[in-house]
Amino acid sequence: MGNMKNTIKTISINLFYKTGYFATSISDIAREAGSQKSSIYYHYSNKEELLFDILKITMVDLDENLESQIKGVQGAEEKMRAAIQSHVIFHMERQKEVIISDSELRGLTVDNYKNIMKMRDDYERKFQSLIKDGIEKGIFADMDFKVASYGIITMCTAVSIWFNQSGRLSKEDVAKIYTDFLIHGLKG
Amino acid sequence: MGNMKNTIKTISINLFYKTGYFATSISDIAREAGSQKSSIYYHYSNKEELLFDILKITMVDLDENLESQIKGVQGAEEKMRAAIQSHVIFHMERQKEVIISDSELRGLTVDNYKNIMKMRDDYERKFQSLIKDGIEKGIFADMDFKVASYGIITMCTAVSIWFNQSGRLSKEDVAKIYTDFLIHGLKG
DNA sequence: AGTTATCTAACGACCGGTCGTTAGTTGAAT
DNA sequence: ATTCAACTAACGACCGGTCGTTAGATAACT
Repeated sequence: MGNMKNTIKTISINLFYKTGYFATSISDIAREAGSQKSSIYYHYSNKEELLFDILKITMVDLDENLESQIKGVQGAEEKMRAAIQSHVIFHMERQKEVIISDSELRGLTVDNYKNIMKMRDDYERKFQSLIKDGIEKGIFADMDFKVASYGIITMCTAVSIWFNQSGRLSKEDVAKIYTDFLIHGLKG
Repeated sequence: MGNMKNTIKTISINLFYKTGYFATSISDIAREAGSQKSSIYYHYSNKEELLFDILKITMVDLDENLESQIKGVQGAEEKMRAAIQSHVIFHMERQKEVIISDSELRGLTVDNYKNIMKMRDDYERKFQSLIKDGIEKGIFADMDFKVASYGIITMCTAVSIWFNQSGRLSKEDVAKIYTDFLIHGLKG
């Protein structure tokens, strides 16, 4: 199994999270991996590919997580609750990767950037159609569903910044508070 | 007046916003300013001081903005509305600076970092006491006021990312949508 | 033997920052 | 009023160091 490749990826996630993509050198990664920096180029053809790999897997997992959590849930409000909860919990469980995803997009060249942005847009549109559906069914108040989606997603994404794994509140506590708060906002 | 110093700052804001702090070199700034990079060191003793200057002024302005907007407003709900509106509009008017403030803190050494974080904490605490006040007066639902403050602030901060000056909605439109949505969330 | 994985060594480019120097301006002493 | 020293603002050359990346040799496994 590609053990070294996985080591490199895990170390990179930690370093990119702690220090940032640009401030992390290939030498830094190699040092932590206990290898020479040239060895990294056997597994990844360049630094950007390493970043892209992290970002892409994170987005795929985030999307799969959403799909699996809302599948089979009945009712516009309940579906929205499931979506919010899935997003919030994912952002508490995968803090490092989602923070990298939000702050290191500048490290990507045009094609890779477009690739990630397309995945983001698709994901965002799923939230928008849930909101739209709730409005049409009269469960949510009439409002600009795009702005509502931006507000909800950005608020839920930011739990990755402030949530503390060993803090006062559990992931489920936070998810409950956020879900209730946002559903009230949507119902108006 | 220090015209060149101001030019350097304005150019830096644009470059840090567009390309990021680490990816922007002193040479880049000098080129855009039409000077030599060594000349920049007459006005700023190093690259970090330039970043710190931008971040500090932004935080001071943000805080002054909040204070002036809630001063004299009566009632917990109305005070909260004023606070949200002031935060949201500031983040639409000063998009570049607040995005730098949110993404380039890693460029600071410990002392400067602590300095900015203290200002952030103080600012955050003002929101928390407004929420606490509303809960105690029975105007807002009983909830974790700290989590509520994180949610509200992060959601409102993120308008800087998606808001488009020449888009469909005016700053006032967005502020109204956000304020109504969040007040409903708080009232529960 | 051949493939896979890692090593050593080096490359050119660029980085933030320093150096000594030079005009132009200011302001006090002569 | 003239001199002259101090200050402001900027110049261009240059430094040591680090960066991402490549080439070629070598070791380890199958």
